[in-house]
Amino acid sequence: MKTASEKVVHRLILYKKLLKNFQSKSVRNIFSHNLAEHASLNPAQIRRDLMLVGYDGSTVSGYNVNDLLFCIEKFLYPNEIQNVALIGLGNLGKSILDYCYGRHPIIAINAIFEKDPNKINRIICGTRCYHIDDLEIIVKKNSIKIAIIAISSSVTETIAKRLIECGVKSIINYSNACLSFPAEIYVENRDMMFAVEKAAFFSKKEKEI
Amino acid sequence: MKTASEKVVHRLILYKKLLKNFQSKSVRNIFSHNLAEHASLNPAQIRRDLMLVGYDGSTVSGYNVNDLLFCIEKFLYPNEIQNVALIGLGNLGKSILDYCYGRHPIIAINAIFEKDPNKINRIICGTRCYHIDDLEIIVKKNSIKIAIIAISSSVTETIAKRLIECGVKSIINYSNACLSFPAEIYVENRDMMFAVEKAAFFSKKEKEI
DNA sequence: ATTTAATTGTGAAAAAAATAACAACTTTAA
DNA sequence: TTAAAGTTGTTATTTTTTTCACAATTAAAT
Ligand SMILES: NC(=O)c1ccc[n+]([C@@H]2O[C@H](COP(=O)([O-])OP(=O)(O)OC[C@H]3O[C@@H](n4cnc5c(N)ncnc54)[C@H](O)[C@@H]3O)[C@@H](O)[C@H]2O)c1
Ligand SMILES: NC(=O)c1ccc[n+]([C@@H]2O[C@H](COP(=O)([O-])OP(=O)(O)OC[C@H]3O[C@@H](n4cnc5c(N)ncnc54)[C@H](O)[C@@H]3O)[C@@H](O)[C@H]2O)c1
Repeated sequence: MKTASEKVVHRLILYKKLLKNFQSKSVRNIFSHNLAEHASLNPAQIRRDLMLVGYDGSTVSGYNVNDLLFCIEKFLYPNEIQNVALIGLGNLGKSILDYCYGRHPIIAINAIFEKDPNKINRIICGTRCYHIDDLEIIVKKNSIKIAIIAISSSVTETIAKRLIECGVKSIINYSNACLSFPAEIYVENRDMMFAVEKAAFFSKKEKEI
Repeated sequence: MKTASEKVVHRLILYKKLLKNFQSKSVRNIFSHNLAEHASLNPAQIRRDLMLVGYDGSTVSGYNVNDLLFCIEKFLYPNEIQNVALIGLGNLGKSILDYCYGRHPIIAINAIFEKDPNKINRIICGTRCYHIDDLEIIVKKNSIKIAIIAISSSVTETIAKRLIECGVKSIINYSNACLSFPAEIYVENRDMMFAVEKAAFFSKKEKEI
């Protein structure tokens, strides 16, 4: 399996999403410049990225949407089902759960952890809510390697360490805490203020004349 | 004003956040390698980034936390208050509103737009909820340049176009739609499935021996 | 006084990412 | 037949980003 940078993986996921859209519109074939337009990218970049996934287009009809999708998915997806843990079922946790539900064929939230007794043992979006004390047991039992953190920042680091301790390899952190772990752990801190501040910075850009 | 890439701006925002943490712990001075450790970055990268903001550290005591913060903020922040529009006050919209409330000295959500009559004219987190039909009027009146979209994907593109039409320069899109606009518009598509899929891809990485 | 130790700012080098360029290919048109 | 048009895969080039490396600086230790 060839390796790929985070940027390339991000774009492949984007191509997959765009291709699914085309597929649902019954588009059969597509050229790199079509994808490029929708992705705001250079066509050469797309062709280069697609070299990784081992599917050859035709110089006449470009890429077959179904076949290309299949190859991208084969490249991206793990072999087995990927279980994901969600920590915290507040407002944000609920909308994450809701959003993820049924969106992916093999990656799915499979366990929720809470400290609020009112939420524990309930089943939401087909997913059981466990007590946070049972974290280690459930994570190990389900071979969970991915966790989404949506609890208050004060407890985030402690929980993150516990997660990694019991085998989690990737963390998506929505709290205000800045998580930082050795490189073999994949961490994405998704503090939305970063997006807002970047948006503010780049909205200052005056149109060049 | 020197220009900066999105990556550099992202890191500067991160430094700012880390410095605020240090400040709140009454740390007076800090070295590039301290920041580097917390940011999981190379110290040279940090020093290079800081060249942009025009603050010189001392070879003995490193950077004065307060002074450096001041310079980063001066570099990042616009001169005037930045008003932000939030489109959609569902589950996600509410948690975004809640999260952003009071978090930034000069960037703040200032108008909410909805189509649900039950929500219109209510005031949440100090912010008025308007009817989506009033979008153009309110956005222009408040010189809103930044919008956060948290409505269903089917209407996202239409609303995004309306926003840009009335002067919005940056859009943060949480819906499933993939927005794509000319380069002078800053767009961040924050589909969380990208994060989950990336997390899944990189959690496969076996520890190298 | 001198040396040692530690850090900064920055030019130079290296690495990574994006883009350009083009041979090879296939179809259609002339 | 041959030429033209349009695309791909991939190499080469350019651009951007990151890292290295070191003179300059300062304070403390000797
Ligand atoms: N990045 C973003 O875009 C964004 C947006 C909104 C909120 N947030 C952050 O996400 C987090 C959750 O936000 P929210 O609006 O859902 O808050 P919330 O208060 O509605 O929900 C937090 C939930 O976490 C649970 N919890 C708290 N401590 C726990 C623990 N130790 N173990 C297990 N469960 C625990 C609580 O019982 C509660 O249900 C907060 O840190 C918030 O600041 C981030
Ligand atoms: N990126 C993410 O991480 C993430 C997470 C959760 C949800 N989402 C997406 O964000 C969007 C909102 O999610 P939610 O859970 O808040 O959904 P929701 O149904 O709770 O809220 C949607 C809100 O938008 C309003 N709305 C709908 N059409 C509108 C229009 N034309 N003008 C103004 N308001 C309108 C509705 O009245 C409702 O209040 C959805 O597209 C969802 O898929 C994204």
